[in-house]
Amino acid sequence: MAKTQAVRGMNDVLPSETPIWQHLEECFARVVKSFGYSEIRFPVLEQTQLFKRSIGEVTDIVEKEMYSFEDRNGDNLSLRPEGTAGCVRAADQHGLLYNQQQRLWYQGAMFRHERPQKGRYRQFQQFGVETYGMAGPGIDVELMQLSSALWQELGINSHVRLELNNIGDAQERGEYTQALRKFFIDHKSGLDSEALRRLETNPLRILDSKNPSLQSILDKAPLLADFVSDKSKDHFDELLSLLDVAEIDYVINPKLVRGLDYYNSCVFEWVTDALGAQGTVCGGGRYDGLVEQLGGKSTFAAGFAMGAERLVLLLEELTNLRDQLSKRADVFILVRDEDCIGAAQALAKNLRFHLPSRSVVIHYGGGKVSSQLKGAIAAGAQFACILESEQLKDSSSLRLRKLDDVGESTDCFIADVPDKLIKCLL
RNA sequence: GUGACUGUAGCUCAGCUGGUAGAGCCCUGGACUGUGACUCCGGUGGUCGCGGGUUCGAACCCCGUCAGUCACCCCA
Repeated sequence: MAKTQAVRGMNDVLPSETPIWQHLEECFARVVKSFGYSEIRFPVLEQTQLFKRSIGEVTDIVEKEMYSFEDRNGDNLSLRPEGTAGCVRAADQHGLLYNQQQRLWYQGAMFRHERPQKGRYRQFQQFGVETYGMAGPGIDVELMQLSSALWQELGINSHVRLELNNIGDAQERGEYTQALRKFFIDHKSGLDSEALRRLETNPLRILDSKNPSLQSILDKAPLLADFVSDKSKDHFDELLSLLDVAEIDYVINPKLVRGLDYYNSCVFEWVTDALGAQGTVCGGGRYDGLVEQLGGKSTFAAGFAMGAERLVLLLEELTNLRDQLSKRADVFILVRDEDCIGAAQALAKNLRFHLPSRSVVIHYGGGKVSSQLKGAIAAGAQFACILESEQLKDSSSLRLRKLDDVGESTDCFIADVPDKLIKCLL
């Protein structure tokens, strides 16, 4: 019988990769704490209706990417395809949004049934940040500063760039979409099949076309900027000047349109060229209408989410963190004779007590001392304690070997080992 | 969801026009001294992704299926 394998698009994170994940999680937690954000946790499963109402009925995500099913009660549930909807639901349900400001963060698995590719999986981890109750562009910029601080912390700031756009509110975008549709219908003869398809589904996307023969038409198309209200424009202009003060570089990308309906005003993405087609590492923006749309009180809101897998890929590609973090042991205890195991365990206990931040590993399973030494070096240990039955009985001592290029070794009373190692390792 | 390419030992890969499998690394034993990185010799390990078909005979050809990669699409 064939071995069972992981479900398509779900991937395992192996021990060689988990240190990078832990590093990423620690950095994120540190940055978010330094900005005064609080963690919120909410379920992986929600009513399907929640996602339909927030993300939008006709978006790709709800139309063809959700893991939806009926549970035993006949309720239609879905695995969350993103975090914002669940966060709003949880925060509003518990009164966190009533006449107050909130700065929240979360971390967790999201699910989308897409064709898997590197940097795009059906289960993927997101780190997200959501803020509520703040109207001005200051909070938008804070989100960008926060993400920027994380890139700094991770050492990838020179490999990502900030792109942003002002997409107006839902009504303005609706008017623009209508005008755009009308424009393209008038120029239907010049469109290719892909553009004709998008004319029905999402006319905004025609602007993205890479077909050079469409360029002359596209150049004449109406501009979103002309449909955006003055209020929205002022917000955006103010935001740009704050970004300048904050010394964060950005590119305005007029084609940047996010795939979720709830966004309005300023949206942004951090993108990289190092990951091929999956270049978006972080995306977000304002969604002032969503809380009310989901039955709450009208509340200003802005947030972003970043894809952990993509960040891990970036870190693996651009840094040598993997090697730096690969150490599994500081002290390795080798046993030449099986009857030394009790003494080895007693020594390990003592060392762990005296060196609580260090890792102490005992070799089990016998084998030559030379191959045990190899294992100790492979684990990154700096010291090996070699226990030998005879020496142990005769003098309560062991051989302490330094695992550097020189490899000098000395005899040492067991009772003195902690002191010696404390001197070297603390 | 569409298209292209790939799938052989734990890992990286050979395997010519079909004749039932190989290398390097890793692991392990020995030369070697009871204690590491070099050298040499030996050993473990594969129903060639899975299922059909063609053939006297399939890792190789055909069909299906699963998975991965890349692009489209979409997004984190």
